[in-house]
Amino acid sequence: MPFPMDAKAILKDHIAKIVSLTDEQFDYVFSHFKQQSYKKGQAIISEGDKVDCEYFVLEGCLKSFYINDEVKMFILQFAMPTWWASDYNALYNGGRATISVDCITDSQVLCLNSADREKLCNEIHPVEHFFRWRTNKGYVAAQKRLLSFMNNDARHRYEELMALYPALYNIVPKQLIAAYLGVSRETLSRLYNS
Amino acid sequence: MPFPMDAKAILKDHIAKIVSLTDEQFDYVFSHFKQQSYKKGQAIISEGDKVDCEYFVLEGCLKSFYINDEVKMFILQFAMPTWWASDYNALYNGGRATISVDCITDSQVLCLNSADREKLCNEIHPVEHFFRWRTNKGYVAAQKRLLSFMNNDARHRYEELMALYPALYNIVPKQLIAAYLGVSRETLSRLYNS
DNA sequence: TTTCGAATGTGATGTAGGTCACACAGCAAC
DNA sequence: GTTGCTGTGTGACCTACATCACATTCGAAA
Repeated sequence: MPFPMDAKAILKDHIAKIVSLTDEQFDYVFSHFKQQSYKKGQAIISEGDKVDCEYFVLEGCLKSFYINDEVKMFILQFAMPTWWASDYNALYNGGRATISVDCITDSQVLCLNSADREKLCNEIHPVEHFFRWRTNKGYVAAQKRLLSFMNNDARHRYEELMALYPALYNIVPKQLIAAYLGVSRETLSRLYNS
Repeated sequence: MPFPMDAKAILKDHIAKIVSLTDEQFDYVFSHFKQQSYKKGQAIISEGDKVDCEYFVLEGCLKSFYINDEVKMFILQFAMPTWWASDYNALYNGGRATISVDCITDSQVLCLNSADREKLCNEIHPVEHFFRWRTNKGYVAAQKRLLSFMNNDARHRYEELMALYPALYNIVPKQLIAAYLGVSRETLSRLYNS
């Protein structure tokens, strides 16, 4: 399958869960997205890049991550189909990327330019509503994860993650799961062998 | 000073930094806010409450926090003037509060009902834009804090916090700063005595 | 002024998880 | 096949921080 069944239908479905657009409106919105394929391991946003798009995942799996001075990686998010990813700080504040995004598996995405997003939000009120909803969801999720970090130990966070996204276990190397949980791969390995 | 100089002017200013509203529009928006005073230590949202408002701080300082089974407190946010606070998860998903909000000092706030917020967002496009912007800012901040948790030790996070909000040091008991940093009060105490 | 409670400091000790080291997979390219 | 590279397990340590216990300071109430 060279392409996901139907990029347009997937996005339409996703948006329709939150707001109602007429077919004309949606066609117009969709015309601003650009479909792209990436190979496993390929970078979408690298540290230092100018960031001007956000990415809607159609197929595959992305990660957004930060690498510190000791070259240690921390994963902010795994992005599965119908999730969005970007360096939102750079995207909104116009700076260079500090967060990188790349492909864990071969992936299909739709890119939306930031200027276009703002234009669409401006022109079509429900689109702005959609993006407010989406960002709000991200915000609540980030707060939850923050609390989990303060509250729970590594084993607890591991079990939480597996309960929430059991699919990850098979798709994602454990190294990356460790980088998401904020523990060393050694510790993670010891966690589920006991 | 029984009341902040002018609640209306403060909110107007705050919103005007992001979007332009006509005076009529703003008056209409403002008419949905309810001003309230709280005493130091007073609860605004308690665990288990039905949550239907968010709070804009005019004066004073609030905290939003979570208390776990071992009765240990974790602080999500200190809300200073012109900041917003609530249990956004409960507010948007209609559940009961798991996050509490109370007053660190005597405070003046403006309350906005969630139904009213949605109504205003619907009726006045720029208002929706404002709230998207605000939520986005919160989202980016939460992600930054997450990274800081994964990346930095307690001392680093402490210095980060003090650099960002030096005012906190004088206003807020160190216990609470510890609860924000996610360390014990003892550890925090040892941090800055060395 | 005294008294009481809350907030803070400080020592002794325990532990989760980090780091380093090395071994052993599995898979891709040749 | 063999060479590598990337992922994973496992042991021996080490360190940051938690916890418990008790001392001290400070502010508000009496």
